[in-house]
Amino acid sequence: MGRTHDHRHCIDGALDAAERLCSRSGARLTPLRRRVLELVWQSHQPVGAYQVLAALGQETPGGRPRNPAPPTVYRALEFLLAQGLVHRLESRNAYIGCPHPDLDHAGQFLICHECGTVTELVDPEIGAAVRRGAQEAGFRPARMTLELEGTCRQCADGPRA
Amino acid sequence: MGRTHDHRHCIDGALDAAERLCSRSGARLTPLRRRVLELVWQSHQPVGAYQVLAALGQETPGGRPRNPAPPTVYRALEFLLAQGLVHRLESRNAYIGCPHPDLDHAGQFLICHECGTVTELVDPEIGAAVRRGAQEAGFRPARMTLELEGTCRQCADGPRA
DNA sequence: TTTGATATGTTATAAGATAACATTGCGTTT
DNA sequence: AAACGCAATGTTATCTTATAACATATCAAA
Repeated sequence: MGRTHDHRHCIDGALDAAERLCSRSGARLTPLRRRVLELVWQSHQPVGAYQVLAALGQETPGGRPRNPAPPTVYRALEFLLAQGLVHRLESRNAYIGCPHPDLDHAGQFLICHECGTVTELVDPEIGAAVRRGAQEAGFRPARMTLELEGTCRQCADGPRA
Repeated sequence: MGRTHDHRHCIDGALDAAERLCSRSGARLTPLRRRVLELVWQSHQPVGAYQVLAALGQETPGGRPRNPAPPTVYRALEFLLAQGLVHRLESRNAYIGCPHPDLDHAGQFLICHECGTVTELVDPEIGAAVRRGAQEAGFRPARMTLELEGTCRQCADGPRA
């Protein structure tokens, strides 16, 4: 994202929001789940499940080494998805933190193929246009996946800086 | 799709269109590629690469059994994707025939979670709304993935008939 | 402090996809 | 016809992504 950007803010904000949301809803944001969320938030690039797995594998919480297997990560991600704290990018088989987990979620994603950064769009008009188009076809949508691949503003402006 | 629907028409039409398109463009629609296209068109449900693989594995063209490995299928699908003859459904890791390979392609898909049928939408207004939304974010889209999961008209109307 | 539910650990395997190299088939050049 | 070049397909191995099935641990409530 912007070249001056304290990413720690993003992470902390996301973790705080998650704590609030979960304590409100009664969902259990366990240390593992919280840690997975934090790992997903390490950047604004999407993160694969096995990347999270590898990162967890490096850690020794409370002294003892962790030795997680895939289901550990997938279950945590599943929980985070269910809470709306992360999204899954279908075109990448990867996950990304949701910057506004409180809002109603219909994921619209801008994926830059230069820098890999993913921005989440919340554009009601897109949602409206899609619903209208679906309705004309007699279709009742329940879930929407919109992923645009292209060039983000930074990469279009400052070439490679 | 509709309860009276001669699917052979769909298949034949798709194969004819493919022949025309390829002979016009010089692309080589080989027997294998043509057969894979035909297999993808067996239904209006999306088909996985390994389903195609298994179907090919049943066959004995010219007497000799075929014994295809995954790359055989993936390469054929890659070719068909490049020609715009099939689309890939990212949310399903599956493939579906394109009903209008001549038109410009921005895939918009309606996936029914009752019957599994996929309908391709070509709604310019959705495209326009998406482009406008992206542009407002300073994003220059190159490829769009739009997949809606929900209930199709048939499943909403005639329950399960 | 037993119980029941939820979370995590563990083992194994399924499902989807690609890398790298070998072979074949076919039209062109010599 | 022999040699060449190229595109397509075959073949082997491996990689990535994801889940099933069952064991153990943790925690909160009764």
